[in-house]
Amino acid sequence: MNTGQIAQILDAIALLLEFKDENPFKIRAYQNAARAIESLTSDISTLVAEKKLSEIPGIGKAIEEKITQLVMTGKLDYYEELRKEIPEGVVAMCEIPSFGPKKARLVWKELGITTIEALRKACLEDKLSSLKGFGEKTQKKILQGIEFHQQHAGQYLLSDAMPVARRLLAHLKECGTVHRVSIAGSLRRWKETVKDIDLLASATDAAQVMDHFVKAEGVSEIIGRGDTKTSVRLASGMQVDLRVVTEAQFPYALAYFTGSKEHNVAVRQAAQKKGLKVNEYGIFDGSKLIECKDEAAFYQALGFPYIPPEMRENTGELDYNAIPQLLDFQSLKGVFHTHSTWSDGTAGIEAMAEKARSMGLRYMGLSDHSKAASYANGLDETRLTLQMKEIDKLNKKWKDFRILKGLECDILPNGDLDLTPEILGKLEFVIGSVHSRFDMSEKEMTDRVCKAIANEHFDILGHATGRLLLSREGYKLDLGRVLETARKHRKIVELNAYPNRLDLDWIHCRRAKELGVMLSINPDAHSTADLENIEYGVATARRAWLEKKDVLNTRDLNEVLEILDV
DNA sequence: GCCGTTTTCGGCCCGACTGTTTTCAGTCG
Repeated sequence: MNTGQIAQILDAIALLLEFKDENPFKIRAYQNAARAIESLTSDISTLVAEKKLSEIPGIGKAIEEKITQLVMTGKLDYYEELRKEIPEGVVAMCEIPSFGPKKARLVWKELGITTIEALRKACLEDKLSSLKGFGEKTQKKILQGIEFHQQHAGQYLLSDAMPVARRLLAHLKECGTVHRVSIAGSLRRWKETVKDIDLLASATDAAQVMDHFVKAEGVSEIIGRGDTKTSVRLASGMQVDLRVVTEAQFPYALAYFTGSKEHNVAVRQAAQKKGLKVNEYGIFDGSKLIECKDEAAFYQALGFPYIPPEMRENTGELDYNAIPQLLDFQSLKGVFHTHSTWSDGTAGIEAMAEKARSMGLRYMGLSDHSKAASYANGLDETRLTLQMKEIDKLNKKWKDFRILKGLECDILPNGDLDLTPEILGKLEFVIGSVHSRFDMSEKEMTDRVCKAIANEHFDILGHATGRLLLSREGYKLDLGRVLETARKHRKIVELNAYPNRLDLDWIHCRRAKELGVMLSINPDAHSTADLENIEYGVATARRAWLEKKDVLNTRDLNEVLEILDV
């Protein structure tokens, strides 16, 4: 059992305790413990063996015992007992936005509703209005929430699927008869959410590979098994499809199964014009196979340069004469948008900086929350001044690395920035973000954001739309006007790389590039591990066809300071 | 349930917002 799974169970316990109307601080203790486990860097089984868990802040004797049982046996009696008390479907109702455990318990106890579908029916039949605290608007909101939930059911975040896929890939490589293996499908294109994992392997003995595959850790059910394809479901509910082809077929199959469907259709049409036929088994001139040893040869045979998987969405990649030189992970020289324990981060400034430095980065822009974000322990002018002093002290430590002084400053509902111009003027950069009043009309919200962008102390627009993938729509915003305003004032827009944000999305990042608006790939890191989120930001940037020149933090420190007008 | 101690209990972040009801409960960040 890994730290992520343990954290998930601790969070699940917290939710179940909410159903039971437990002491809110006890609930928070479990949530805090989950966060503490999540951001662990040392090995959990070692900590358990050495009985050192309770030395971690947020974990005491009781939770230490529970984690120990989980690590030793893979099970937790306390959790199993709690789960028996509340039907699974009632717990699942909490996935509906604005519908929490209190409401779920009420409809269960009073109306006997135990599934989301039954809840939907009850709303349509106006059965909830009899309950205390439920009115017409609530029912309407629940229906909207259910619709949103169903649209996204069965989808997973890129960041949840990618580590699983990589683990399965490593497992497949251990099989002796496998030649080549690859992730395929939307996951290989780094789409922000995926509905399953597609894997492709080449081997002489397909049956042997599939036998090996279904024995992988986490496989809970074999959904289907044929000569070339096996589908399994993992304990997490995620579906994984493995296709096995011959070594000679691999390049064609990889192109075919990577998609997108639209890209494939366009490729086949282009081939047809050249008198060629393309399918997952080859490129054919009449009945003659055109041999390709890899995907680069595949595209070359059709008269195209190699097209990176992230670009294969049929948005012009086949018309492009010169495919852009996409940036990659190594292109980044530094990062902006990081948090520390000064606000709601889990690591100190120095630990964050050391981690960034160990990743080969040369600078890190620290930007804790401002005071309006009180829930996140945001900084006021006094604490920010103290923080700047600490940064000055820390910066003496390195010759090859620098922490930049910044702030993730709330954009207040009237478009003003949260702290005084005097203090903002002392910073090296300011990220402006919306964290409140998401319900404004599109015009109001756009006015608010554009006013902030025009502020002389404003540098970077943080998570422009506020969307949370699979859980919340962004607020209403005229992105066209926002990007135009950013262009006019020569301000930067963030590509927030936090995996449930990826905001701006790739489509609007590409639009920003076309408008000449510079982007910055920011991890929005609340822990040292979060710094690695830039991988997802880089992938999204590649989907948006971004090149090094389009991105602020591909530049050396000197150039960055010049752009930021420091 | 954790933590610190004025150490075996009491405090732990709390304001904004919504939809309800007319003073509050639930949800969210």
